[in-house]
Amino acid sequence: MSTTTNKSLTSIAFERIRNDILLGILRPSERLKIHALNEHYGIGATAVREALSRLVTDGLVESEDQKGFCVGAVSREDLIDLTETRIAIESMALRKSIELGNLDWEAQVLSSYHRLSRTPAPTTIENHAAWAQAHRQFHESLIAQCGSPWLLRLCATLYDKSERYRNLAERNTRPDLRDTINEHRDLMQAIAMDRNAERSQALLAAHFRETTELTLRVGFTGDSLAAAHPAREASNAN
Amino acid sequence: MSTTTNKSLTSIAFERIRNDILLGILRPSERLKIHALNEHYGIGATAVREALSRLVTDGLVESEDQKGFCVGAVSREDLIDLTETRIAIESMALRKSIELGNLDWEAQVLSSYHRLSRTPAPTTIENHAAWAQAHRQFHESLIAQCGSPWLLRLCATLYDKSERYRNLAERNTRPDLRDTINEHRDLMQAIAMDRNAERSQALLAAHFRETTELTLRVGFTGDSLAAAHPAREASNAN
DNA sequence: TTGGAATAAATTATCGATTTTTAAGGGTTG
DNA sequence: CAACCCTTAAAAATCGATAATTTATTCCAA
Repeated sequence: MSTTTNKSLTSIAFERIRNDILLGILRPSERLKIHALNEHYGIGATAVREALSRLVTDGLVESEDQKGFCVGAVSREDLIDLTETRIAIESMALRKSIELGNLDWEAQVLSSYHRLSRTPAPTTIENHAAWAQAHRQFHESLIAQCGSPWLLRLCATLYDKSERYRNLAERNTRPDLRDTINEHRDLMQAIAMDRNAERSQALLAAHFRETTELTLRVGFTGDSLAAAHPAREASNAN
Repeated sequence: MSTTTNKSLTSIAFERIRNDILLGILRPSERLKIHALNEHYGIGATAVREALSRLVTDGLVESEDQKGFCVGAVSREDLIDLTETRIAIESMALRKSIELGNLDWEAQVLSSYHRLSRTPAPTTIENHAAWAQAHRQFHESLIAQCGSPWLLRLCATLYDKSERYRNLAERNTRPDLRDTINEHRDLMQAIAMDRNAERSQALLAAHFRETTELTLRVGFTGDSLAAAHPAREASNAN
C-alpha cells in the first residue's frame, strides 16, 4: 500500500550528508569532492551537487566558485557566538511560548520530557540516533507555542549547528562529567508546571552555556579521533 | 588585467533569480519551470536547478519533491510575523552595536546615511537599484558593530524577505504617502550621535512597523500589476 | 638551490539526453 | 453521473560525458 512517498534522490543525499556532518563523520573543513561523494552514497553527481547547494545556505557546507565544497568550519569563537545568539533568540521564543501555550502544550512538554528521560543516553552509536531525536523534540516542544513560524525556523537552524558541536565533542567527554537529566527536568518544571518565565529563561541560558563550556573544555576539532571512528560504510541500503 | 574573478554560472543564475524574486518580477507562488528558466536566462538546467536549491533554504523559493520549484508564497500573516521577528532580532543587534561601536562606526553610520539621503527615491526603475543598495547599506551599518556574525547573518536573511514585500507593495503606493528620509535621519541621530539605545530601538521598531502597515494597507499580491511590468528581457549579456 | 614556466593530472562545472514521475484527457463501465 | 483505468503529454529528476578550471608535477635556467 505504501503510497510511494516519492522522495527525490537529491533529498536523500541532502539528508544523509547533513546527517553525516551533524555526526561529525564528515569533519569540519573537510573537502567534499563530488566524485567521492557520488560513489560513496551511490547517487549521481548532479543530485549530490544539488544537495550540497542546499546545505550551503544554512552554513553546514561552504562553497567557493570553481573550488568546490567543503564542510562548514568550526571554531571556539563561532561556538560562543552561536551559543549566545541561540540564548537570545530561543529565550524570546520560550517566553512567548509560556505566555501563549495552553494545556495541550503543557501536556506536550511533559510528554516529550518523559520520552527523553526514558531514552538511553547516547553513549553508544546505536543509542545515539534515538536520543538525538528525543532531545531535539523536547527542545522543540518548549518553544512550539511561541506563535512565530519565523522564530521557530531560526531556532531550528541554530539547533542544528549546536548539535554538531555537541557531537564533535561527545567522543571526548567522560559520561560522568554531566548530568543533563536534571537540567531538563528543572526546565520542564519551570516551564510547563510553574510557568515561571524568568526562571525558565535563566535555566535555558544556563543549560546552553553548560553544554558549550563543557564542549570548549574537552575540545572538538576531532581531527585525531576521526581515524578511530567506525568509518564511512553502513550506507549501502538502497 | 581583470584577474578572471571566475563566478560560476550557478552563482550568476542564483543572483539573477534572487534579484527577480526580490523585485517581484517573479511573483509569489509562481511556478518555476526549469526549462523556461534555462531558456530565459540562457543557463543550463543543471545550473538553474542548483541555484534554485540554494534559494530554497532561506525561503525565497519553495520546493516539493517531484513537483518542482515555485517562488516563496507571501501572506499578511507572514509579513506580520516577519516584521515582529525582525524587530526583536535587529533591536538586539542594534543595542549591541551601540554598546560596542567606536568612532569609526559612528562615522560609517553618518556616511551611509548621507549617501542614502542623497540617492534619488526609487520612483522609477532606473533609480531603484541604487536606492535599494544605499538603503540596505544604511541598515547594515547600524548593526555592523554588534559583534555577532550570527546575528548579522540572521538579520540579512530577514532583510531580504522584507525587501521583497516592500517591492511588491511599491507599485501600489503613492509617493507622497510616506517620508522615510526623516525616519532615517532620526534613526541615524539617535544611534550614532546621541547613542541612545532605548530611543534607537523604539525608532527602529516604529520604522519597520510603519513600512509594514503601509504595505498591508496598499496590498502586495501584485497579480494584476505583473503584466504592466517591463517584462523579462534585457538579459542577453553573455 | 630556487623560481617559475610548461605540462600533466585531478576536480569542478556544465551541458544535452534519458529516465521517471506527475498531470491531463478520454473513454468505458457499474 | 461518478469512479476507474488507460493513454498521452508535460515536466522533473537524474545520469554520463564533455568542457573549463584549478592544483600538482616536472623540468629548465639563473
